[in-house]
Amino acid sequence: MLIEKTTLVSHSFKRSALKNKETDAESDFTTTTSRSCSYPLEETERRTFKTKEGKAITAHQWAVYDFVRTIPVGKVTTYKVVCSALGAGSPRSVGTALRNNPFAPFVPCHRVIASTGYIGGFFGEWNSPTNHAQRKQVQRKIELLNQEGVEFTDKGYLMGGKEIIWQETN
DNA sequence: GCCATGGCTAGTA
DNA sequence: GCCATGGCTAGTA
Repeated sequence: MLIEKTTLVSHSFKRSALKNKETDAESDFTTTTSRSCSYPLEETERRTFKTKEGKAITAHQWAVYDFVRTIPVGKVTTYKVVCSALGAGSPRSVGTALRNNPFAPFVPCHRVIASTGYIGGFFGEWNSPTNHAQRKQVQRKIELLNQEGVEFTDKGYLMGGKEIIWQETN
């Protein structure tokens, strides 16, 4: 079989969050979470893969997803670590790949933060560290990480030591 | 091809 | 400054 079949475990989202009017991205995310997801591993499958918007995924994006998949629960990594580990791309190209991640949360893009320890962005939203106005998606990213035991300050910075930053390739 | 656009970062101040 | 994408031409066939 060319495809790794994976049934995603439903996260226990807070009812209050689900009750609120959901943005498109949010409802997509929720739907994806409760469904099973096929993550193609074979080159041929990957070349023909189309997102539900009909878009293809580039080789670089697949490489980013493969790496991000290996980040364990309870850890995070940074955009910089990802591109260094790949030996290609830039922190920005990693961010671009992740904002379009069609495999969330199987590919746990919420576990990638800025190298300063700042929470960074989520599905196209970005909180400025200098003016930390909470955006809804980013709030959600923090909630997801909290559920995994990773905590952030009220200014949006990672709490705890460097050991929380995942560096390995598996 | 060209050019603008980012979920960034290193290096100043 | 970085560099992969994506939208758009221009130029070929």
